[in-house]
Amino acid sequence: MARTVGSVGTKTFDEVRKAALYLFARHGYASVSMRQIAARVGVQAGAIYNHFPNKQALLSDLLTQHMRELIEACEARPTSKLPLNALEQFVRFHIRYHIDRADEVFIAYMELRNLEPENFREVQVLRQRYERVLRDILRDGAKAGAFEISDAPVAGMAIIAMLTGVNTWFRYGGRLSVSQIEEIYVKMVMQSVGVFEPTALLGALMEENA
Amino acid sequence: MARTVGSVGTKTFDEVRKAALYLFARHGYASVSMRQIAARVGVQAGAIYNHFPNKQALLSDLLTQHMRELIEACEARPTSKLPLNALEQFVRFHIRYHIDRADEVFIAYMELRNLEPENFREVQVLRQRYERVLRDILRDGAKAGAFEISDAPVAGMAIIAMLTGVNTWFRYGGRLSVSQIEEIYVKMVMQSVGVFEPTALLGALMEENA
DNA sequence: GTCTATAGATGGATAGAC
DNA sequence: GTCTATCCATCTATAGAC
Repeated sequence: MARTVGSVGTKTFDEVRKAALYLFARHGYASVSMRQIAARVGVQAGAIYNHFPNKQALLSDLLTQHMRELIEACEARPTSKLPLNALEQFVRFHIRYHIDRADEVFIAYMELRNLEPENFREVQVLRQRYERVLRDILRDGAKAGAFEISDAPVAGMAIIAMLTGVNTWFRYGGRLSVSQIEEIYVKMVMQSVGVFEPTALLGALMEENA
Repeated sequence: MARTVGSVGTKTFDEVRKAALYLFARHGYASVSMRQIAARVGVQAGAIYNHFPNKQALLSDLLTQHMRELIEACEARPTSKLPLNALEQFVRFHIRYHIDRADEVFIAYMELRNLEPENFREVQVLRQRYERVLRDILRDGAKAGAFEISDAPVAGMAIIAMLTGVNTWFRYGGRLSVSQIEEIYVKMVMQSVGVFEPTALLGALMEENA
């Protein structure tokens, strides 16, 4: 879908993608002009049309490519057969990836509205494929009695939203390192599905009897 | 800030807000023209300028007004002194409110980028005031030993993100009622901070010893 | 307070030279 | 493959009649 004309692996092609990613993430697709993107690359606006047929195709390429890479990386993550460990591995992967690819993740959520129907559907299919990975872990874990959850689909959406939220507040150089943040989220997610360390028990029981 | 000219409580003023809210939520601020808003109200574009000085003021009014009403409603919610109950009450309030005001919530997150610096700051201050309510509940609860959390600020952001996420997938007429969804989120949030029902314990211990 | 009409700017996209 | 030049649509915002 991406390389439309005779431009395969051109330097400009990649630079246009990168500039568009940067600008879309900061100002939004609709607020960014082709001239701005071109200026950031150092070419004239007309030159972009040698690599993308129009602005919409540029956005669509960014989003579908992002989803494909996310799924590919997800499938390459370490996985355990034990639901408890599989969930922890998923959480670590998701947090890391969503911190590493902040701009891609951001526009993949914010710019869905600006995709034309066909492009929208393509991204949605990929997104659902990704979300299904977590839902299956939850379903299998619940069936095996490893998790205490009321509803696997909702739990999946809730966990994804919780984790992806890191994208909105995390900045490098803040109070916490990426590793620390990862640990905090792992613990919260595990607890949210009913997996906890013994120490957690005491406080709750004390509260219960207060 | 809102009523700029001599228009206090005009019918058109409210209808313009309503139309803009609807259109911004569906297509995005930058993609919606003053003409479209006017057409939805049934007036000409120029008429909008009798109520708002420009498009930016219209967006800003929608977002700050939403944040003010959110905070007002939040302060009017039932509250317990017991951290465990206070958290549950906050969760119920947040879920209900974010389902009831789906469009307002949506643009309050999506259109922040399109606010000019001063308007952006105003909304951010209000948002932080709201988020602080949850953070204080978590901090107090952790201090009292009611919650098992590693970091109150991150836990707060994680919970807010988890709950607000309902906005992206919930549709009336779906598989679950609002009440059912509320219960699922209450349970997940309580568990995420280490508060759980006894039954949850067994599964985890079994998994631990598997 | 709303209308019509329009100024003035900027947008996406194309044509044709090099 | 990039440039310059430009078409044409559309946008925000204003002016002045009613």
